[in-house]
Formats: sequence, structure tokens, C-alpha cells
Amino acid sequence: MNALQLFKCLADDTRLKSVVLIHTFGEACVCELMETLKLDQPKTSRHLASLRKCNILLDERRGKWVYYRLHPELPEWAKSVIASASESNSEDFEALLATFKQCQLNGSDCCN
Amino acid sequence: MNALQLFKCLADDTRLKSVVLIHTFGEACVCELMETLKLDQPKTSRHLASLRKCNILLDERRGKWVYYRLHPELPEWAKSVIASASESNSEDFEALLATFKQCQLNGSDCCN
DNA sequence: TCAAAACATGTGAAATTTCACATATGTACG
DNA sequence: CGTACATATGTGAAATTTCACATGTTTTGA
Repeated sequence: MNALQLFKCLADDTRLKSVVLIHTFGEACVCELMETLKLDQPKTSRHLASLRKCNILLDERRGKWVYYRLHPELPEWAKSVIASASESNSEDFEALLATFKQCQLNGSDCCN
Repeated sequence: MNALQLFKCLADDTRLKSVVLIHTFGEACVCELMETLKLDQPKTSRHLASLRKCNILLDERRGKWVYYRLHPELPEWAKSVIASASESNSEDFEALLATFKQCQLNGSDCCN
């Protein structure tokens, strides 16, 4: 994992938003990301796969669902990059975090 | 300047190395970057132009030479992203910084 | 005023990335 | 078993990015 590889991974809207959500909330399952980002299933899954293959995310299956979290062995500098980006506080991100919370609290019928 | 735009800019080997060098040394002129990165002139210039257009770098002409530095109004989170990447301490970057120092000290006949 | 040096940009081809659609895999539950 | 749900991946087309080569602009200095 070098800096170039990390930046290439974060240089896509879907992947960046996924990483910011997962960084903020600790973990997320695929269906939550699909719903929050309003994406179809293959697209969501494929972007998560590329983050997994770079060792930025780690996946864990629990029953029918797969949960993603930041890779525990992510180097400090990489965690710091992700944290700084999350703190950029764009309106875009704010809205995203709010939508994700709604998706978890209110009864979206995803991963129950 | 949002996070996605910054990451797209840093998701290229030439641009990332240029930004790391400029962050580390404060400034660099085009000919120094060409020599350090072993790139031809149009390629170097074009990548610097894209960093300039995103307001990541600022250019300043001094006589025949153009010097680039980090844009003074770069938001804190963006500076932090660049600093973290620079601290990733890859062998790649180490070699780069050494080459740049040689280029400044020894008599390369660039920008004198 | 001319030539050379340093840098920037126009342009189309080549390489890379992303996408949509179909299909495959894994799990729970009747 | 068989079916439904959740997720992953194969594949070729479309979109985006990068590249090389030619040419344009600005400055210096004779």
C-alpha cells in the first residue's frame, strides 16, 4: 500500500463516499451503502472489491450480509489521509452522513 | 476544492511526486522537477498546469523561470492530506528527495 | 531586432477506468 | 431440496485520462 495506490482508490466518487461513511460509522454493510449512495448492486460491490483488494477495507460476512470496515492494519499515514478528507466538511458529505443515519434508524428494510 | 478533486489530482505518479517535492522543499521550478523526475518538458508542464487549475499549486515567474509552491489558501484538511502522504516514507519518495537535493547543490545547469 | 532558453498548450492516438447487463456464488429458511 | 435474498464477478462498450509530438508565448541578452 503506497500513497499513489491510496489516492487512486480515493479518486472516485463512489469509493471516496464509501470510505468516508465507513470511517465515520465504523462499519457498513453493502445494502446500507447501496441505499445511502443510491447505487445499483453490482456497481457498489465492484467498488468495494477494489478497496478490499488494496487492503483499505476488510470484509466480514455475517449471515446473508457482508460488512466492511477500515482494514485494521492500515498504516497511520493512510488513516490520517482518510480522517483529513472526512473533515473537509463538504455539504456533500454532511448530507451523506445524515442519509446513512436515517437508513440505520428508520425502518429501511435493509439488513434486519 | 473538494476532497474528490484533490484525490484525483494526487492519483497520478508525476503529480503526486511533484506535490511531495514542493511540499518538502517549499518550492521548485519546472526545470528542477523535469530533472528530478526525468520527464520531458511538455509532460511536466501539463501536470503542473492541472495542479495549478485546481488551486493546489501557485505559480510565480522569476525571469526565465517559473516556480511552483503550495497554494497559500489551501484548506487545512488538504495540507494535512499532503503532509500525511509525504510522511508515508516510501523508498520511492526517499530517493526522490535525495535526487532533488543533488540537483540543487551540485552543478546541474538548471535555473542558475 | 533576433535568437535562444524556459515554459505552456493544441491535438489526436493510446492506455486506463468506469459502466451496464448478465450471470455466478453463498446463505437462510420453508 | 428448492427458492429467495444478498453479494460478487465476467465481459465488452463507453467515458475519461494520459501521452507524444508539434507549435505558441514570454523573457533574456547579444
